[in-house]
Amino acid sequence: MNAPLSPSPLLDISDDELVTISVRDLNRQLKLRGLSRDEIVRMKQRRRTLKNRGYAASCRIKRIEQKDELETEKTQEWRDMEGMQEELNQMREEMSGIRSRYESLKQFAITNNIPIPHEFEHL
Amino acid sequence: MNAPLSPSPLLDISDDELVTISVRDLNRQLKLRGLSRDEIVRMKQRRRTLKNRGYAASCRIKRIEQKDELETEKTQEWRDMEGMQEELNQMREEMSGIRSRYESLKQFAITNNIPIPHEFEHL
DNA sequence: ATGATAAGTTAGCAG
DNA sequence: CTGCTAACTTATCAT
Repeated sequence: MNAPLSPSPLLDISDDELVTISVRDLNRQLKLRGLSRDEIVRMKQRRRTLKNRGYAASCRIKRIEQKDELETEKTQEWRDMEGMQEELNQMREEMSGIRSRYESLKQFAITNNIPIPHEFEHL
Repeated sequence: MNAPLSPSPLLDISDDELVTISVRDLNRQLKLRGLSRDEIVRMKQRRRTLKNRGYAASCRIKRIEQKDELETEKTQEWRDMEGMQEELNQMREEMSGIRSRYESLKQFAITNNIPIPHEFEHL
């Protein structure tokens, strides 16, 4: 007549084991050792709680990742904008350079009394 | 000899009142009616829990607002980038227009055998 | 049953 | 003590 090794068999299963074991195996074990209806319910509930703990953790992690993602995108967009701004400034300079050359060329014509077609006169 | 209106006086205070009342007033009330040490501790704890419930709510709201803020900023930056992109495209067109006019003007000179200073020759 | 998420509770840090 | 926040628990909803 073996006395049970623990007062309430299976109550000493670790959280990690309990949350990992399959439902099928858990039921097998519960039936195998004679647990009362009440003990079974409590064990199932413990398992559910442990599962929920994991879900909550995933949920938190997900939230943090999404926030990081947003911040990263924001930073990237900020960089992109800086690049564009620079490009715009460069182009503005280039533009004013070309304009002044064009004007100089026209001025050269005027100074030297060289008639040019009208379509070249404005800008 | 008035029997107390409730078995444990002050245990019927509403959550809203308890969380609103000042510590000073709460202590006054606790002392005024003769609550046991244990009842006082439990009442204080209930107050703390109610406060915490509020803090938790604020915390969640804050988190959501910050996320919304990030998303709004991202959207705004996206709009700004679109504007800049458009500006860049416009400028590119304008640039190519001016370049071609400049080239035409030079071509006109060449066609008509008008000598122009060298500095106008390359773009 | 499983997974996700909002709301509430608890633990612990900071002021 | 007050306020905040991470982790945990509980209640619900969807699959």
